[in-house]
This record gives sequence, structure tokens and C-alpha cells, in this order.
Amino acid sequence: MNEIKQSSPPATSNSEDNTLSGQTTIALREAIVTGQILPGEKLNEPKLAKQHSVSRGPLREAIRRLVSMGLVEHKPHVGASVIPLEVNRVIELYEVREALEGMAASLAATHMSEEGIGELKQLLELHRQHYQDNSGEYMQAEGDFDFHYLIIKGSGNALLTQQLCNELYHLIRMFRFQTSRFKARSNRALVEHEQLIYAIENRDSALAEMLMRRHISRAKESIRTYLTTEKP
Amino acid sequence: MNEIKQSSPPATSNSEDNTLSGQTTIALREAIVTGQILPGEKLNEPKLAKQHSVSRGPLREAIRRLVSMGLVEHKPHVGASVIPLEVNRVIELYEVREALEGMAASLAATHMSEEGIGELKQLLELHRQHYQDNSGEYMQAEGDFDFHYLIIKGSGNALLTQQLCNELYHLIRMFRFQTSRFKARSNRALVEHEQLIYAIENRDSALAEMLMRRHISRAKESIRTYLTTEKP
DNA sequence: AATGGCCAAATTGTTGACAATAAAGCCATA
DNA sequence: TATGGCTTTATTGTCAACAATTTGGCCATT
Repeated sequence: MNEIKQSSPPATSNSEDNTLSGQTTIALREAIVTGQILPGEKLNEPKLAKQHSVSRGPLREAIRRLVSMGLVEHKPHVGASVIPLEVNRVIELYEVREALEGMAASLAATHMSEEGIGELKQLLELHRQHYQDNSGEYMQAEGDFDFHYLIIKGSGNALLTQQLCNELYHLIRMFRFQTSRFKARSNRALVEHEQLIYAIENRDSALAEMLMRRHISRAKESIRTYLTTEKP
Repeated sequence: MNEIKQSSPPATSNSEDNTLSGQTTIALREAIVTGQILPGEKLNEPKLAKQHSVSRGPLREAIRRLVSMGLVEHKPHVGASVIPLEVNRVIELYEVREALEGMAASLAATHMSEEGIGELKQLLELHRQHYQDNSGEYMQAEGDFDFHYLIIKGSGNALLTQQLCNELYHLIRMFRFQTSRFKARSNRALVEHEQLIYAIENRDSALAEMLMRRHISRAKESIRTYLTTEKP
């Protein structure tokens, strides 16, 4: 009962199909995100096809989808490989997130339903209690996703939601997994979430955007200093 | 000699490969963008494969890439079809552009090289002369792309550039083609571009972002009123 | 011993046939 | 005549074999 509900975010249970290529996409995606296939590692088609008990057709299709998610690079006549974990890429991802999720927060402040705002409050309360009970460790990982997902969905912009929740989402997950030793910032995040809800509740789109952007920008800077100092 | 250089933007000469699937992707993409295949139209695999003289394998791969560009929708066991042209989608696209290109302008103000700024000025001068000579009609289409592309590239953010120039770019082209009867705003665009260059030159990232966002937001509103009044 | 070109192995790109699913039309029945 | 279920047909999903390209290693030459 200590489990947080895994319903809201599109986590693993994406709206994928039940075709072989769809299932293979999910399997490969999770293998990459959870580090079973390492950054930079090459994706050998015959080998992976045998592993997943499919022919090369569906497997190639799965690889293509991973390319469109940004998890995999592909060079003609050479092959596909998991994207290497470079500091620059992480920074760039956070800059794109800042732009996109900032807009999402702004739109959510305008369009989000009262019901949606209620869900946000409910989630915040859940996180707050969990923070008091435990040492407040994990929330940064799973909990943050739920929160951001609700806001993105609340923007009412399907393209924006698609870009963030289907394309970039798994890239974020992967980077976060690879740098998971680095936690911190759990209490501050709680306060920042609270302020964000307040702004959305008051239909203050400019403030909501600013808070969201600052929220992400701070995370970016934390990661930047972490990755550039402890690396060599 | 009246032709504007087509070098800078990734227009048709994308960094695609020389494989069949790559060429088919380009061919199909252009057919969709230029309206040879209409919005909402279904993509019949055997028929298209025969048309382009390839087998269904590469063609399916091409379709998948178009899906990742947002030009095509795909339902399992049903098939792919060109995305329908709805007002909401256009508005949503402009909102995403506003967020992404706003960030690009901000980053460009910080990172763009003096040389890049020089190119911007050069391009602006070209547009200004063309506006004086002719009635200043087309610039909105081709010219605007060049300008925005230079700024996006100047951001130095590869992911951002990838998202805008490879994924969303052709969606913009398609919508712009489908609503091409609607021009206007040619002189104002010139002034707005001039202001933007000024902001970037002065390394004023906040101003650059604001001007770019307003630039796109205005275009959005123009299109919104145009599409919602003249439609029925 | 280092370098250059050539050959072979492994991997990717492509093809056509086969299987599974969904849409459309038909017939029977109420 | 309208409706429901069935059959047929067209289309998508999958497979295994074939062709083309790259990479790595080998040998000859300088």
C-alpha cells in the first residue's frame, strides 16, 4: 500500500499496439531506458531479433521508432546504436523541456479544468505525506513525472503532449536512470510544485510559465554542475 | 538571378541517405507537403510501392518516418493516412513553435557567432531589397524559413534544431502550403526581423525571446482569425 | 616495419511470398 | 424493407531468403 499509483503517466503502458513491432518497441525501449543496453552500444539486428523471437522486419520497425524518440542513432549501411550519454545532450534536453513545459504550464493555467487542478492538489498532498513519512528520497523520480504529466495534459495541446510524453519522455527517463545516483532537491521540489499549483489555480499563465521554467532550469544547473565536476 | 539561395534551410535537400527508403521518404514527404496527396487521404501500401518502384519494405519504413514527423497518422491493422487539416492542429503547432523558437532566439542571442549574425544581416538586406523591387509577395514563404533557420541553427542546441528542422519543419510547410492563399504581413515581418537581429546583436536574450515569441504569436492569431472566419 | 590495396566475412538494405486482421458486400431472415 | 450475421476481399503484419554495402584483416610492396 506504500505504492504510488502508476496510472497517470504514460510510463511503460503506452498506447502502443499489440503487434509484434509494437511490443518489440516497448521491450527495446525499456531495455535501453533501464540500462540493460548501454549508451553507445550497437544494436545488432539478427541478434536482437533472435532475442525477442521476432524476425528482422518488426525489429527494424521498432528501431525506427526508437530513433524518432531520440533514444537511438542510425547511420545508413552502418546500423543503429543507443545514443551516447554526453553532458551536452542532457543540457540540451533540459533546455527543450524548459521551453515546452513552460508553454504547457502557461496553457494549463488558462485551459485546465477545475477537476484537473483538484487532481494536482491531491497528488501534491500525497507527495507531501510521503515526504514526511519516509526520508523523502524517491519522489524526485516517479513523483515528479506524475506531476509534470498532469500539467502537460492540462495544457489541452495535443501536439505538445505528444512531443513531451511520447518523444522526449523516454529520453528523460533514460538520462535520469543513468544519473540516478544523483538525488537531492526533494523538499525544494515540493515547494516549487505548490507554487505552481497556486499559479494555475489563479489562472496566472505568466507566473505559471515562469515557475515551471525556473523549476526545470534549476534542475538543469544542478545536473550540469554535478556532471561537469564529478565526471573526470 | 532573381532566385533566392536555397542553401541554408534543410528544405528538400535534407541529410537523408541514398537508400531506397530514404529517397522514398523524401518523395512521399514532398508529395504530402505540396498537396499531391491530400490531408486525410489514405496511404495504400501496394499502390504507393508500385508508384515509387520499390517494394513494401522500404515504403513502410518511409511511412514510419513520416509518422514521426507528424505528417501522417497510423492505426494498427488499419493503415496510415495524411494528417487532416484542422484549425486546432495549426494553432497547436504555432504554440509549440512559439515555445521552441523563442528558446532558440534566446540561446542564439547568447551563443551565435559574429559570423552568423553577419549572415542574418545579409539575409535581411536581401529581403528588404526584394520587398522594394517586387510587390513584396512571396518573402513570407521561402524567406521567412531561411531567417528562422539561421536563428535556430545559431542556438547551438542540436536537439532543438533537430526537433524544429527535421520533425516540425515539414508540418509547418504543409500547413503553410494548404493555407497559401493567405499572405499579407510582409512589411511588418521585415520590421520584426530587424528588431530581432538587433536584440541578438546586443546579446539581449530576454528581448530576443520575447520578440520571436511575439512574431510567431501574431502569425498564429492572424491564421486563427483567417481560418475561423472564412472557413464555413 | 609501415602503408597501400585487395579480399572475405559480417551486417544492413531489399524483395516477394505468406499469414492475420479488418472492412465491405451479400444473403437470409424478421 | 431494414437488419443481422456471414463470407469474401482487400489491406496490413510478418517472415525468410537474396542483394548490396561496409568493415576488418590479410598480403604484397616499398
